Amino acid sequence: MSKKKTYHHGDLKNALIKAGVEILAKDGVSGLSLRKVALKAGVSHSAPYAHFEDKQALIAAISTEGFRQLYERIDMAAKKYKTEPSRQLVEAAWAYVQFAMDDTDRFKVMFSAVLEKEKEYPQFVAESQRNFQLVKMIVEANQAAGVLRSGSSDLAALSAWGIVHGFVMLLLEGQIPHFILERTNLRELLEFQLDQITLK
Amino acid sequence: MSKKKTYHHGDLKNALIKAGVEILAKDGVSGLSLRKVALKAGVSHSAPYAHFEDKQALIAAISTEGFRQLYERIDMAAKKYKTEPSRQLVEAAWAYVQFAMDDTDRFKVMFSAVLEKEKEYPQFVAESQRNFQLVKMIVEANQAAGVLRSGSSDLAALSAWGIVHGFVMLLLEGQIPHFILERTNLRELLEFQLDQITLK
DNA sequence: TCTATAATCTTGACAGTGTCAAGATTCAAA
DNA sequence: TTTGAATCTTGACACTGTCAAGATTATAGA
Repeated sequence: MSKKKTYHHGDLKNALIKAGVEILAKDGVSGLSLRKVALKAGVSHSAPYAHFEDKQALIAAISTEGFRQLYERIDMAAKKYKTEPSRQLVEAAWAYVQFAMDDTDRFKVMFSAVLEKEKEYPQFVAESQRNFQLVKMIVEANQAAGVLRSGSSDLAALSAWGIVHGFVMLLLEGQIPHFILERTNLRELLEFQLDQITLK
Repeated sequence: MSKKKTYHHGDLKNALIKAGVEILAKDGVSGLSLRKVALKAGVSHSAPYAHFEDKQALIAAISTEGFRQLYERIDMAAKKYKTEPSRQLVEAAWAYVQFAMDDTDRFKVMFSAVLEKEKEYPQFVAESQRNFQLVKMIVEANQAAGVLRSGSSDLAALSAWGIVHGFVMLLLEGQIPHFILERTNLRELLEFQLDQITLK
């Protein structure tokens, strides 16, 4: 891990992604600039263009990395409770919520901005599909256990993801009425959400 | 409606909001600049500062106006089907989806960016609370009709909003797998989502 | 009506931004 | 060892949000 000051950085691409993640956490979405990222990586302001076509491409890479970590978190929770589908569902969702709370700005970036150019970033698409597959597996286990309604697991997975994602989004954007948050803690709120789609 | 070219604009504040909405629709979120808005309103680049503290304040105003229109749309649908709670729920949700599809960028702005400074824009808060109350009323009608689970209507309203909002967000961000979209149309997808929380 | 104060708008400037072109430096293959 | 490709720097450009100073107009008090 010795950083010699050579002309060629050696692993600039990853260093830029890492610097971007850090700046995102410290200065938020609006504070994320290519120049700051370059500076933090110890490189001149237009060095990033050797590795990323434009700012969007860097953001896509940061998002892709975010999906990779999100997958890890959900997968860990899912594996821990793989013998109890119902609990598994709640814990996986809870991992999702916690990821969003821990890394709010990155979470926001992952679900915004890039989007329409989606197709231009195949890695991003692949990684988010991988997440969907994971959700689908958890949902299928719950369908088999009679916890969730049977039927198309694709659509059921979409529902489950949607209800959790919607909850998180409203939470992050401050759209959940304050009196609700004061009265009920997050974990309970999440469980209440999931109860709505759960066959008791 | 005759626009004399006086030094004082007369109604610049509203003109700026309107120009902002138009630019948002044409150039997207990243194309929305204060200077472009000012130019479109036929005024110098720093005239907006007489009416808005900064860019965030303009965005807050645009969002507030957006919530006002969203309310109108949902309310119209709700009134039309007020004798059939179940149908009312679907149509209100459908109005929500359509608003997001018709005015994607504004919808995104409404649910992003501003947020943490929420408290600094009381009109914005008031308008979004008004929307929540509307959702709550619809949900209560559905609870009374046995369409939705009984229990805290606040939390039930949050669930309903969350599931629809999550669906829309995933849709807008291109996070819904393509094969699903190709196979099932939007209206059906939405109804499937709502079926998940509906007592058949 | 006249006047002073406030509101509104313009002009000019500043630092920061994304991006590109030209050139310097280094790596890697022939 | 040479040469072309990859990487990085330097310098420039137009555009951005924001502020300060001044011009213009509205408004309220005498």
